[in-house]
Amino acid sequence: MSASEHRLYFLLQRVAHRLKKRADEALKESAGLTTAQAAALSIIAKDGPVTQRFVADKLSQRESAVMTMTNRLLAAGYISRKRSSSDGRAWEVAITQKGLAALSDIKVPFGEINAVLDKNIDAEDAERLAASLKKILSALDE
Amino acid sequence: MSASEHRLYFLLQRVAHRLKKRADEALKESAGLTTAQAAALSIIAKDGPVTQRFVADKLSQRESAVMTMTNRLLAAGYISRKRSSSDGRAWEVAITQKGLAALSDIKVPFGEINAVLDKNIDAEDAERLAASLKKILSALDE
DNA sequence: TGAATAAACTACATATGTGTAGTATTAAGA
DNA sequence: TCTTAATACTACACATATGTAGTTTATTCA
Repeated sequence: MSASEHRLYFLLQRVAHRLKKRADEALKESAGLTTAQAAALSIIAKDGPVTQRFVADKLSQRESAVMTMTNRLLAAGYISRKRSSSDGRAWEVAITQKGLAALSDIKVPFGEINAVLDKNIDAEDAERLAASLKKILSALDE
Repeated sequence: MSASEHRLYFLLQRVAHRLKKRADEALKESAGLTTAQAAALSIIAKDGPVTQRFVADKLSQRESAVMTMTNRLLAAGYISRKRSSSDGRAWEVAITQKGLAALSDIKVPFGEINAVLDKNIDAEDAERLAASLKKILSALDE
């Protein structure tokens, strides 16, 4: 019923919040990245030189949010930025060696998060959980 | 394995982010509350006059975050605040009539979120999802 | 082609959170 | 009882997001 879904929504938000907090805590010690920066940087690393618009779409965020983030990543030396040759409006952001190193550094601390998840949900439940989440995600795309 | 849980973490964050965005959008039109304000207000409504510390614990947030929030809720007239008679350091925050009305107003727009969840995961999967999330949550409490 | 529209980014106000440092009050122990 | 430690809150600096408005460049179509 309604109340149950209500609770499911808040439950999901709470878990997301707690996990993010734990992950940020783990990252702060080992790497020079926050989880938000890691998310953006991962996309830039994976999909090569991309526009800020592309990153915004992948993260379901506004361009203004991505601009703030890329400015920070740029200042930290994790990415480079140059004007797109094909589109004078757009930037092309790409990961740097330092960015790659930072991304590599998050693997170990993220292991702590993995351990928490691994220990508490078995592979089959993890699959089901992921499937449910993906369904919700695609429903939100419409 | 590691990569899978890595993805599960980011998947969960994405779903939480998207759902929050949708919920805030729905709330903005009908009620005068954001989802964050609704979460805090719900706790204050449910557990009667409570300290800010209590709210912070329930939300797994810092006192400073709760202070900012209660200041806003207070300014909007959704809560009242007075010094605790038993503890001179603490405030006691309580919901007002206006706050109760606002909480009541979120029920309808939240129905939209419920509909999205209902349509995409059946009752059994919802139970399993909730169970997995609760397991993760209690694991994070240690 | 030229005007209207769309797209990519920038700038700014605001909400919401962390984290650290400081203040006032309470509680605890020698 | 008196010092010390803990607790509840406040104040700030900063990260991260939304949302709106404005600028520049591309695209579309009459």
